[in-house]
Amino acid sequence: MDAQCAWDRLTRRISCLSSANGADSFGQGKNTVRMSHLFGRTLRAAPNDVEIVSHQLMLRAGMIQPLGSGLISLLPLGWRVVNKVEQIVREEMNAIGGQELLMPVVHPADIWRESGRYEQVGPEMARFKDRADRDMVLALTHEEVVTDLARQQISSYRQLPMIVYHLQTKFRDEPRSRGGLIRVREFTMKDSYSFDLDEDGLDHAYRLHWRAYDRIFRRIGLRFIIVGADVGMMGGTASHEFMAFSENGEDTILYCDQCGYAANREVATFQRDEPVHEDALSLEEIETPNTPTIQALADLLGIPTSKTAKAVFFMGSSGRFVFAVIRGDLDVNETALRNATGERTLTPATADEIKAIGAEPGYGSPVGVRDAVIVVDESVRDTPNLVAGANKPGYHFKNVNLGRDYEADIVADIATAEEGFPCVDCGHPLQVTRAIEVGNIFKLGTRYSEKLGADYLDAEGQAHPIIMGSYGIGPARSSAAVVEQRHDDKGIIWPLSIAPYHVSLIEIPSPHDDRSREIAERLYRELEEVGVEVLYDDRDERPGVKFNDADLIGIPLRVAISARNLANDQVELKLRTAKDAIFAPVDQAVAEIVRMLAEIAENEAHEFGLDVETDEPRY
RNA sequence: CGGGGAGUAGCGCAGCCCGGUUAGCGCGCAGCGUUCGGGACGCUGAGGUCGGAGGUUCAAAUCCUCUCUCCCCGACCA
Repeated sequence: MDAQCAWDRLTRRISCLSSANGADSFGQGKNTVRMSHLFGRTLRAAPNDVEIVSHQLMLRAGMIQPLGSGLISLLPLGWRVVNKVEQIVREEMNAIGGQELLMPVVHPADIWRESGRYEQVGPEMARFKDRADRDMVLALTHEEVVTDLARQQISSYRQLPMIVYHLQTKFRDEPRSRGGLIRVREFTMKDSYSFDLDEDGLDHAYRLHWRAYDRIFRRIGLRFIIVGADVGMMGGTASHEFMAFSENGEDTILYCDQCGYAANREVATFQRDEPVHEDALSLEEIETPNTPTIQALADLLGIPTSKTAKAVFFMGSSGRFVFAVIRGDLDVNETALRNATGERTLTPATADEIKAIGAEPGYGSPVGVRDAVIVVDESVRDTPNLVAGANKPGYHFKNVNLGRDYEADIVADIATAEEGFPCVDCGHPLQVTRAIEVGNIFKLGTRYSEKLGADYLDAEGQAHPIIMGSYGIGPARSSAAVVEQRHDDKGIIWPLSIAPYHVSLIEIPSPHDDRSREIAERLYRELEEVGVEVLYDDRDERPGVKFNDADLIGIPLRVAISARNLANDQVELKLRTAKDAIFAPVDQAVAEIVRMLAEIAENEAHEFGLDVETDEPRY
């Protein structure tokens, strides 16, 4: 073993013995594989009931295999993709000073009791007892454990700031998993945590993550948008989500292409109408048969829906009845309502519950109800003389006015933003799109450090809770999002950066002529030597089968060796994205392949915007 | 949890309504032969507790009851 080889082994680059260790008899090279021995077969058709494109294609390409609902095995091809995403994540996390570690998946319940989430979190957390009858849980996330680590490891302001991260399994018993890798119950997440002295430090760590995430998602070829988001069960003061555009996404995003405003629909706001100035008219009960809906009411009276008030009823998790009132042309945003009331969850009230507070389904208004938290949207505050229910079937009140006819417990912005509504920042009409959440960043503050007692001592010897942030990425989900965005009718179109292999080497067999096989074998070894990742289709299949599989799997560069081209001493090279192939002399094939790969990488860097500065975080 | 759909060979499906030979078809798989640049062809063959349990019946993939699982929509969800 020469010095270079020894150094390579030390730096874990390669095993210097690989060609002699018999791996090839299993079809596996250093960074290559023979399709004849590839674990995972391609399917001509996906199961009928699989509907999401990424799910179909990854199934057909032999990248994944389902085990149960929301439980999916990654086969070698799929795992290589996800692993590459994870490596990119590692690189970018290390680049912002993140230190990788690993925390357990199984946690003692006590640590979750300390944060208060053992009781707070519902059935999505898997709970069990160990043999000593101790309560245990499977990790939904790792704030508790990392905070426990911090209280042991961090004691002085001199140690801060710090960022740690890991790639670890999470289990969330989702009420409903769906869509292949997009929504599963068990998955690996990269989660990182920042520890800082103060808000400024947290802000810095937050911005670092913002930029790192921006780079990560660009590098894997995603088209995405960064949006303001709800802090949800995490608690904390700010949150953004990285959303990959996809019709199959589960989130709805509103954005402004004029000024760049973007937000998850849950928290999106818009420019509210100017208050209407009008003298309050006297309250009047009118008969309005068969008008349980706002539309029916407006039609009957010949008025716009914006002159009506809509009542929406919920039961809060605290047991309070939440009575939301909004102008008839708008809809209540449940997340906003939840945040306004401080309720953890809201569920639609039943007819009995509605009647119990003195209201009437279909004809409800806050006038005369009792034992309810009245939440009034700004639109209702700012619009006098609305038509609202009379709390008896078939009757409404005209000229209902806040403050005169009823009082509000809370006045807030609880309206849902819709496509076309004026942007809150610039007034331009908002656009709407569906998206997949591939990453999120949270400013946690002291939510966990206070509960668990993770303090540091400042220069004066005073103890302060550590200021924390929490940041997640789902590598497998991100891979599926890439497939959603990059495919055609033939299959997946991976970017080179995360393709399972760089090159699909196809040998086209000829009867009575072993030359194509010989050349292909030689090229295979030479490419392996220079470090090109090759998926070598050495199967005894017809050309069409091989071409179709290569397209389906989505390898960026296809190299075909056939008697036909060898007659001219040529091999055929074709980009997955190109319509036509080009040809190169056999003896220059390796050099040409390497050159083309470099060119693909360069084009991708340009296409993905890696050669331009990342936008400044704006929030 | 609510609504809908589906479990029959590795994959895709038919058969079930109207019970009755040895449960079929295509793809895939194994062997042989012919083919050989965009999912070839012939012959031979292997492969199935018809998701599970119970019931009705002389007889159940098929009818009844219960149950499990998966998929889709909704509720839910960092």
